Amino acid sequence: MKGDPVYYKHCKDVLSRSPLFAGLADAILDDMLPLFRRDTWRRGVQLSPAIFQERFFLLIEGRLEIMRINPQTGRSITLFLLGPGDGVDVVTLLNTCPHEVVPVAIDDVSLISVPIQDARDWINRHPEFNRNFLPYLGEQMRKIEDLATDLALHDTMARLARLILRHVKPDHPQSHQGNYHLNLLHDLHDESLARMVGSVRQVVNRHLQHWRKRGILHKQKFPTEVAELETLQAYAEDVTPRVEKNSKVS
Amino acid sequence: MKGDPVYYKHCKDVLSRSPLFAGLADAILDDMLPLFRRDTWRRGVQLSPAIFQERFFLLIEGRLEIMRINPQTGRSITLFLLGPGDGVDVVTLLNTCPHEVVPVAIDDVSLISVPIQDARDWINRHPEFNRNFLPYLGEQMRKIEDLATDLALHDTMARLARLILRHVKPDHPQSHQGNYHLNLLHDLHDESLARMVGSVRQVVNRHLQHWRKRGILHKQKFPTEVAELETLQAYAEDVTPRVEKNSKVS
DNA sequence: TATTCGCTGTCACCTGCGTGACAGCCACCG
DNA sequence: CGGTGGCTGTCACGCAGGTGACAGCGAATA
Repeated sequence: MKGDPVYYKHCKDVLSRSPLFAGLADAILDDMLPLFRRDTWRRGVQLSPAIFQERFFLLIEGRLEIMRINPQTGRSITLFLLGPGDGVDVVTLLNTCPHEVVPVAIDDVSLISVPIQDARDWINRHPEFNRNFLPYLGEQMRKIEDLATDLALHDTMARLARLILRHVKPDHPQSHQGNYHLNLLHDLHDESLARMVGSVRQVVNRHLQHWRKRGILHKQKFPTEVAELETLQAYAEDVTPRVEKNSKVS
Repeated sequence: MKGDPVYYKHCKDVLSRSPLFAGLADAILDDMLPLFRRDTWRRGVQLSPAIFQERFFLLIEGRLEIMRINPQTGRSITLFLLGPGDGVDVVTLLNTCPHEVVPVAIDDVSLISVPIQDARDWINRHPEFNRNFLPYLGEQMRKIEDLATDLALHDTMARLARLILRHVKPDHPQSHQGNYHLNLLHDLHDESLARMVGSVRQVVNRHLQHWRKRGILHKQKFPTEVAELETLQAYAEDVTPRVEKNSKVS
């Protein structure tokens, strides 16, 4: 960490634009970063929940899935999809009970970490940090509430539509060719998407196919893009769009 | 509030034993309570989500369900079951976006409330409060994580078993007659239980009946009690207990 | 005492979706 | 180059569980 000024600079860049640290005095990051060490996980690795009892991580590059598994059935669900600037498993900062949650690296990821107690102490020493921390916690909280709600109240198709809609880039709505681009989702394989909506690969694939057939989604080269935002919104509300029958005939 | 010293005393009693305020200096409550006014909601009332944009509530007596509804289908899910001493919809304290969540009074409830901005200001003025607030947030967060996980990974029977197990009184395991008592759940009707596990009345009733037939649950007079804790634990893990066939024959 | 109301206990029906299985495709590697 | 491994695209099957419906019951109301 200290030995690599380029990476240090990079971390500061990422973090100062992240919701956890944006707008905080530069000095705060300089006070904090030296406590951390650098970590790297290869794409696909799946670590033990125990790790979060020992260290707290900040994600710098790549994406991370925070997952739960039912050992009896082997099924799993993704609670959070994290990107650069996110804190990993912030819940463990709040109280000390163990947390049965496994991190899975979607890409090669790079992170920085501290012993968890050091992180807690640092937060206590820096009450200004709460100005960012509390809203961030609220954000996370709403995300799982939404997940739980979706699982209970919507069928798989609506859940998938809602997942996609939540990830449409809010800022640059029109990317190239008038299509909507998907932030963290665009290149995930069906299996990962399935874990995020609490279903299975085959079902997710069926729905994607359904939408691609009628031009609601495009799959050009790698990324999937959204062509008809409003139609997808209808699916998200459990209403099969009225166009349905027509295009089915054609 | 100020006009009723008995109720004031009662509030202090309840709150000083609640996770949000336990262990804090007495002066803190005396500094805070005068800001609040008293509210009462009759059993069964269902208020609008908008209310949480205006005031923050602390629950003093009775139980409250925090619910979400799918307007298309009419189905609903309970995100939180709150009791005396709980904060109502703490998420709205953390950031300012609206929160689509409706409170339903299970009993006649009494609460106290302040304008939401006053609550936020108060928290900023009292950093000591974070010693209780942050762990409480963590607790709430884990609860919805568990809900989401259960919905995605377990069938209705296991979900119901897990719901019950989470509410078995942890302290006095053996209440009268060697049965385990259920804290907030004991007298809820099937409909409410169904909302808590994301299913419907009929299904919940079928499972309860199933367990009562083989003596795993007792329904004496009003409350339901748990007779065989371990058997229920097996159901919670998606394993049908081996005793099953035997008792089915008898 | 009759009437209504809210809740329980059950059933028969139907469907969403999870399961297993397999063929096709592309990329990477020896 | 051929083989292997990871991912997609599809299908047929089976069942958990959601839906609607109705009878019974105890408590409250009139």
